[in-house]
Amino acid sequence: MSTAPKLTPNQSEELAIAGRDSLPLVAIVGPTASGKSALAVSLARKFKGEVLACDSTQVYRGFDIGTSKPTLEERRGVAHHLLDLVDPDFPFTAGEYRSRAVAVLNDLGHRARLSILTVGTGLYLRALLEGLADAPARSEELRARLEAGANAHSLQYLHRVLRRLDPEAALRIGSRDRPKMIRAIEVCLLTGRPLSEVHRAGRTPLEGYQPIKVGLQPPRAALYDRIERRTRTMLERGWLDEVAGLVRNGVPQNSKPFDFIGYSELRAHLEGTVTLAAATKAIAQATRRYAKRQVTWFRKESLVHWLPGFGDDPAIVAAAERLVAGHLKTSAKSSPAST
RNA sequence: GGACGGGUGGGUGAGUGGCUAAAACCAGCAGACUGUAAAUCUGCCGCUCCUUGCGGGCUACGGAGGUUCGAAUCCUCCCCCGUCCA
Repeated sequence: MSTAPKLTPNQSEELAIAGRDSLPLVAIVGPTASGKSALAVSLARKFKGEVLACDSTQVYRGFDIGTSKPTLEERRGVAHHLLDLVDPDFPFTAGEYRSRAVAVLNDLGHRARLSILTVGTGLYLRALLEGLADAPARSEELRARLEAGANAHSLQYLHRVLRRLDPEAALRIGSRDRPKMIRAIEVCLLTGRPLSEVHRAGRTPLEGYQPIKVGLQPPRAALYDRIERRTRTMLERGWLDEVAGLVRNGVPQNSKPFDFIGYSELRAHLEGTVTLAAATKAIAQATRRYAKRQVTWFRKESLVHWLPGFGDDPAIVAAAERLVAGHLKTSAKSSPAST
């Protein structure tokens, strides 16, 4: 399964990153708890890299333990980017991520540092690498009106509207899929063109980077076991206090990160609706399902070098290092421009 | 010991004679997803056979027996659980 390329260690470390026409970019994909952060730090230390989070939840300030944001100790001196970008009430999006990530990528490129992404959110990676369609960002006012319409009538109302604006998209999007219907209608109204047409116009992929995708694929049972244990560890580290503190500090109850896995469950517990044991169980369960969705998504990702284990497993780290080293070497050769 | 109430598929729980392999929800499995994506949505979900069809067979509503053309649904006995009275 894992056929890592052979390469003598060490020779890879001093490979120059600056001065190429195409910069390498390591993307570590895998389900939660598969050890992406640990592997990223290992690779960063080995190859003079820095870590970029590619995770829709870790961009929120104050939501640390529950989103598995790497702690200072876990970062082991490696610089981390794209964490703590916004306050909890800010509606962060894939488009926003892309522009912020591109800026960081370019900065690291100039400083000849290897960019290493820890990818939990597949959509964000796709938005970054392949780009998004040339569609307008979300419009809160328009959405408010659409929501009102949906509430006044029914979800079927939204689907009828969509069918009129873009029959093709209406066929593709389920008549109960509220968020996707709203986005589709939003784009249609804002651009004056059907979403399907906007999509057909293509995307703007990231230029100047050559992604090296490394996938972590631990056995399902082992992953679920680790999720179970990690959930408990997070609680031991004071997750509940974190939630209580957020509530105390007046973070709006309806802000998005409160819907993330665990935060709603722990809030319910703080309100006395459920026992901590029940909440813990529910959290592990939700996390398992999330992991499954990630696996499903990443399976379709192209050109991933899959490694059959956890990112903190020395054997996996070694395999990943060989892989990255191999890519750095070959791309250095094929790249004529090096000072 | 007595009086009620109850035992339904992995869980909760509808269902009181045929339209019921048995609602709904949860869990589980699989999948989709181009700007809220840790979100959202979809399919499957007793076993089995094939010419994969609103197909066939088998098993199933605590247990055993009975009534009936037909029972998760009615009757009898037994077992178990809960509440109350002793």
